[in-house]
Amino acid sequence: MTSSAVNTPRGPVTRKDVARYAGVSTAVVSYVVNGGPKRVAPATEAKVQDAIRVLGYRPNAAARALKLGSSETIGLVIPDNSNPFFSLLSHAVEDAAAECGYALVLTNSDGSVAKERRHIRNLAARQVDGVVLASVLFEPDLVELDDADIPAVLLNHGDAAPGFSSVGVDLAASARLAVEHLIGHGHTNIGLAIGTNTANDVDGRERGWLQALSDAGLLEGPIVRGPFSRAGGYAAGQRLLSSANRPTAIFASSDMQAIGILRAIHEAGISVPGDIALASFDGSVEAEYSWPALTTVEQPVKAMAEAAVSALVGENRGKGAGHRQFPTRLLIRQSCGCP
Amino acid sequence: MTSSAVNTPRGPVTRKDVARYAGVSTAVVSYVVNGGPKRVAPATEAKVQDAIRVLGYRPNAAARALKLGSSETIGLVIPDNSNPFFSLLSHAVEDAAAECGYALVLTNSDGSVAKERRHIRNLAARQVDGVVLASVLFEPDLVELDDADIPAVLLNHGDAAPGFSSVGVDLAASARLAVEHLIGHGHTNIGLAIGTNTANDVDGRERGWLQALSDAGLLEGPIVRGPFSRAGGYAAGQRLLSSANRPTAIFASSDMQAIGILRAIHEAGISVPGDIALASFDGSVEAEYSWPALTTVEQPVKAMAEAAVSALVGENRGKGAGHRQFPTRLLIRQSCGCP
DNA sequence: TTGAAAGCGCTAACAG
DNA sequence: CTGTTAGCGCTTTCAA
Repeated sequence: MTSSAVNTPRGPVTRKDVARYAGVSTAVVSYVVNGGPKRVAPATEAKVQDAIRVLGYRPNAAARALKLGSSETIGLVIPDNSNPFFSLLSHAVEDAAAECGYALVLTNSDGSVAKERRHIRNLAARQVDGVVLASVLFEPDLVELDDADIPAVLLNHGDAAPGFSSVGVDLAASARLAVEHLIGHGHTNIGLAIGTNTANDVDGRERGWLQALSDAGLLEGPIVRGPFSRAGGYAAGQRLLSSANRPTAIFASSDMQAIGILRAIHEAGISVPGDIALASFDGSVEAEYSWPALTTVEQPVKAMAEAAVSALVGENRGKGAGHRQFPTRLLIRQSCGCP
Repeated sequence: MTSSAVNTPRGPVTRKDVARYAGVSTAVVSYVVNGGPKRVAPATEAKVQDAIRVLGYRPNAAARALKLGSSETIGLVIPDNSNPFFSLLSHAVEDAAAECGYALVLTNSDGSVAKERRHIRNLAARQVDGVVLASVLFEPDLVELDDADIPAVLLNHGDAAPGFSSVGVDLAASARLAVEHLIGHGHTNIGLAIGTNTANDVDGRERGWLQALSDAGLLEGPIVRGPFSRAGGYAAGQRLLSSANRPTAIFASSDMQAIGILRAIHEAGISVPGDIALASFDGSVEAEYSWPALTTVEQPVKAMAEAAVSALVGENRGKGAGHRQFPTRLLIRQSCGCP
């Protein structure tokens, strides 16, 4: 019967148990576990490591959090994790957080301002060390976080907002990328399917579409507004198809909408890109597997997620309430008319 | 200048501050905040509520967790949150957890056993009150959780496993539903695109496919194995199309694979369901917007998520290590040949 | 109905 | 190099 036959105290093994087993003080156990702040003699360290292994000790995170005032956790608030774009974002944020030893608390606001507020409040109470927020608002209310001294960063944000730290892409420039490509295919009547949001100013993608059109001396095409979803796109597609001057090309403000538009177009027996060309926004995998595959503006999700997390937990935690803008690129596939 | 002009002590407001402000003891504050365990005189309660509001007090979750031994948090480990099926699941689990006042810590194993283990270990250290696990294994290693006394439930699980608490659907019966429908359309050569998993026994969906075939006196169609992804389905589709006896119908073990198959079929200029019919599994929204829309077996994601969470946090927390099986239904759309 | 006080497990300053 | 110890903010028993 070896020493490992010690009757493992069912239930929590504490630092004290380890100390007793190793014949040292609890402080030493801390030093070993955390690699500091004091050095420990190799022999002692070995004994402690042994005790930890034998006893199956795992530090109590709650106690640690209480003591340090940090839970090594960050919160994420997104509109809807079942939307492919956001689920990709969540995954990326989780990866980035895990990379730094942080866990991710995920919450969905389902597009509701009230729910978003409730989640933020809840995260603040849970002493998360930071929150990544893909808000439904352009300037969300962050007081709860502010006076708990929890930094926040707005993810998927269109533009700099005073007093906020944010990361996103240049929506207007990105939209122009797509629309200009469509123009390059010879289209002169380019419609827009734009997502509705709670922000009060006009979406950058709408501005970009308009700019590309006017820069090319083109008339403003038909425009339809609706939810950022497949169903929203479907409805938008139907309306665009039956509009008086039916466009020969459409720019959709999200891949989801484009997917819906595609359905509407297929149902109408119209061909893409033959009769109507299509380009969209996000660069989600789903856009690669639609038929035809969607030409879309890719957002650098991974890079943005990493930037967001590092704004929260790096040495520059909470610093620089600026806006970090990431470059996008046009993923050219078939829906635009390219071979 | 009203009483709210008190200089809000920047930084954490503690229970003590509230007590002092309200002129009561800290215990009373607790009673008020938690609605017990003692009753408080209405007048006192009002004073305390007031102090809480004025001071902007929010209980420190870490301290509470330390004291109570519960973090009011549950952990979720899934293979990949960017897979639509799992992202829907995550959302549902988050909803169910939030419903009970629990927060959700999300982690992705990315199909790696090592990563799954690491996440489980980490969640255990964080004193989560339970973990929902969509494992890559049929019988994952849960010792870390066991000896931290943390209940776990296997989600999206195919079958009862001794000693585990699990919830899922009857994969074989569900697959039969789809395959029989295909047979009803007159198909006699029905292929299978099945996802590979780390479990060592054969996937229920494969058994169901086989059963349906043999029950109908049909020969076993071609079978292709690959990842549960769009890309995996695409490759599977290509192989199925070029197989010696090309099937006239295919059953795919997930919507993602079916989407990939659809691409392969389209690229080959073959028509669905005209030349090849298709049915799949999961019932994700994406399957509703493919072209043609996919006939698919719907999994009751919401119900399963709720069952999983309530097995963890209800009064029957950790009890009954049984398997709860949920009914599926066939969502009939166009890919199978129905009008 | 209210208050005092003992810890929950951990970290780190301080003392040896 | 190692040990002692004072709390972190909270809950809850026990006493008033």
